[in-house]
Amino acid sequence: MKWTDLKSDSCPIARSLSVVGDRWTLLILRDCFLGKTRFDAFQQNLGLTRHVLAERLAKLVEAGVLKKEAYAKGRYNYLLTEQGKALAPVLSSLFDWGKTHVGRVGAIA
Amino acid sequence: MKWTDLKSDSCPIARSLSVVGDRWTLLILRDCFLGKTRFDAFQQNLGLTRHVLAERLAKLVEAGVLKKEAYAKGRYNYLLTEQGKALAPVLSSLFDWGKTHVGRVGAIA
DNA sequence: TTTATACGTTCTAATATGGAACTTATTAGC
DNA sequence: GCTAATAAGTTCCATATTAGAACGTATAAA
Repeated sequence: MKWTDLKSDSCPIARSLSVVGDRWTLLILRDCFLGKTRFDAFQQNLGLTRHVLAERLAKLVEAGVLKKEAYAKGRYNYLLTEQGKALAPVLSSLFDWGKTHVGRVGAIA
Repeated sequence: MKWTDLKSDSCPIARSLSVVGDRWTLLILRDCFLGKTRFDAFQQNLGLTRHVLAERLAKLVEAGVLKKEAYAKGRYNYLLTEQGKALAPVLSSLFDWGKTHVGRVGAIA
């Protein structure tokens, strides 16, 4: 199987990962759940490149996980759709697992 | 933030993704939950390159998610640890979301 | 004693990501 | 109205990751 063929896989886990399995995507969605909605907010908070961020947001909108809504001319809010909100259990379980099983390595503060 | 610095992040979701957020990793773990234990079994079932598979397995063992157990000389079983088994809710929620919200695009069969 | 199986490693090519500068339009301050 | 700052990207080149295939080495099976 190729990574790009996951979307047509018979396994629902594989199909989920075809949407949210790319680098940074789940962290972008975490920020959405935390109330962030803007391009620059994601970029500054996560520190990924603008190039990659633009590609990920477009893919998430295309997949129906986020919707892109203009709040002024040329300015947009990226908002979770119902389908996006349904990802809450995924982030929640990642939160629980990380909290319990992954220690903070080499933390500065 | 750099992708490689996630492991020291204060957010448990980010730390989880530092372990399971790389391409293929969650699919390897899915196969573990389905009872697969061997290098070639993962490789043949997933179709990722042997190179990447070797790197992912080593990282998962290093992280304590899998343990590598010899069943014969030079032959190994990769088995979920307790920490690895604790990822069940993550895969379960990805399964549920994919089943409900991600249609099978361009499926052959 | 061949042949097949298992578990990688190594190599080159293709793809993805990082990092910074540049665009275009909008909004805020003076 | 003019200038600077903000917002949302795009573009370019360098670096890193992944893909694809062959090769290596040891064990197990026929």
